[in-house]
Amino acid sequence: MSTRDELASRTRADLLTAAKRLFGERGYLDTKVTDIAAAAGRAVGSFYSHFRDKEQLLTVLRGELAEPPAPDDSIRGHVTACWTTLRTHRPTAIALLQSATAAAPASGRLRDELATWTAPLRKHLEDRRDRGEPLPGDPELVATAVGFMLAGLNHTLPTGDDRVPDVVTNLVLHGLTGSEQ
Amino acid sequence: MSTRDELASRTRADLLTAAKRLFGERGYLDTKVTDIAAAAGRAVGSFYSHFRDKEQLLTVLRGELAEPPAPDDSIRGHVTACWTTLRTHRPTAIALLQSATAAAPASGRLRDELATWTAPLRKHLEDRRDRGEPLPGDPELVATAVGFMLAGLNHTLPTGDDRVPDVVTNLVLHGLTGSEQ
DNA sequence: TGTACATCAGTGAACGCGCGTTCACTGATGTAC
DNA sequence: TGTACATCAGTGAACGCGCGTTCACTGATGTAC
Repeated sequence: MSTRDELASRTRADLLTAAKRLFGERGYLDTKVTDIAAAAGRAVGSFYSHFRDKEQLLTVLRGELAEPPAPDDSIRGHVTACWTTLRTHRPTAIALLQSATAAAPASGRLRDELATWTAPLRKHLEDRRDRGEPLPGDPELVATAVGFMLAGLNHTLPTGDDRVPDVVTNLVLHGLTGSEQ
Repeated sequence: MSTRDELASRTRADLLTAAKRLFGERGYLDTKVTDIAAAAGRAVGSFYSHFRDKEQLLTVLRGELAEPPAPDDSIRGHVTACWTTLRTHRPTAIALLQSATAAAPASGRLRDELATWTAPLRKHLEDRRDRGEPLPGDPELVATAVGFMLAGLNHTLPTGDDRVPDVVTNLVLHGLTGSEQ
């Protein structure tokens, strides 16, 4: 790669890194394009030669979300995988949640975002249903509900607090009244 | 009440009604003060003689949230009560969720908002814990998780879809693998 | 290798739009006498 | 009851700020010969 290309991709990377840091600190909606450029130590113009706007940058970040690392095909596995993804990319996940939540309810953006994140769990639940095992309700609805728990807690809990996967898994596996494993 | 006072409180009520309609349609963040005044058929100035700004209007709306109507003290009761409140005041609940989600993660606003909504459930869970009954985790964490499910689904699902309380209650009571009642 | 020109990443002042907020004004309602 | 003045809800043009976006410019890197 030429020096010039290196410079460009370095700038791009710096902008993405700065954006993530700010999204994690102040949130997506309160972070201005100006802030991102400044935090990356670049001029505003630079931002626009790499991204169309803040929204497109977010799209790029979404693309960085690692596919859940093929867990064992169990509820605990899917919940943990989803949670790990959210935690690993916390700023991005927060930004996506904020952006989708801010959208008009009827637009379906929030629903779609959550459906994407919980797709593997939904498939797993569909399999269970197809095998005739009991479920509390429609797989998509249940998967989305679990997604909201995870996404909300990811936003709410500071990094370092990692009771979540167990709590959510136990809740989801056995309910409030069941055993704790 | 004098004619003048009637006029004022009529205007105030119209502004609140218009705000709720718009919050439900476009969401809180995309609704401008100008839009609210226009939708209520008033001039912008009118808005400011009744509310300090959009945020304070939201505070007023929060005050309108009926206290959950003293359900029977069971998990199903608390979940249903919370869901009913969210559904009855859907635009307000959506606005509060959007506003709190948009805040900086470290500010704790989202955590606090959800904690408020699920306070009765949390207390119920604490009682259970104190009686030595098994719980999947810390009552506050569990209550908040359930709150995220309800608040998220309230945003996502159009009015009229009311599978939620049963699905969530079954999920919460018996887990994914439990009976469906 | 050297020179002259082309390309292109990056710069940041400047522009313009959207929107929040103000405030001088209007006219209807309230009050004093 | 009538008149003269005070009060106050409502109005909307106007102001100003914040921010997104542009674009003429710089200087370093790439390329042609």
